[in-house]
Amino acid sequence: MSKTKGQFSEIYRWVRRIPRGRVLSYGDIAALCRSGVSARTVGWALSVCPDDLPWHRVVNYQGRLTIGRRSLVLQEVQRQRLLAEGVRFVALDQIAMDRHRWNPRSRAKNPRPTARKRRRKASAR
DNA sequence: TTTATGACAGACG
DNA sequence: CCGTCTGCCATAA
Repeated sequence: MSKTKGQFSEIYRWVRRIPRGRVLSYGDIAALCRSGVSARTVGWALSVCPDDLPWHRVVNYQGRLTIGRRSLVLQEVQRQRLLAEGVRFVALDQIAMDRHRWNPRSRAKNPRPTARKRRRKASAR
């Protein structure tokens, strides 16, 4: 096993913690890790991640499925998995980030339906 | 060893 | 508001 795997393990750990129906951005995960990794590194880690990892719960900070840049087929897989978890889309390749972004510090494990949604200028594309 | 390339994010004009 | 550029850092060639 290489040493880099060890660095990725912290990234994987956070990804595994993301509750169903919620997401984190690459930058969020990078900020959570003590290793001082960058958002790009998180992307790299996910590109070689184990299959059992819920990688589909990681999107970019705008909520876009930027994996499409790499493979539109994988992007479709991600979309279907998110839809299956009840994630709401605002565009074909973009979810409602304000609604589904997970706050690890919050004790709540599930999204609260009653939560007031923040008014945000989500510029679609 | 050097160069190029991203599943990103933030700054700039 | 929007397209570009730049910093970031692990891999591949």
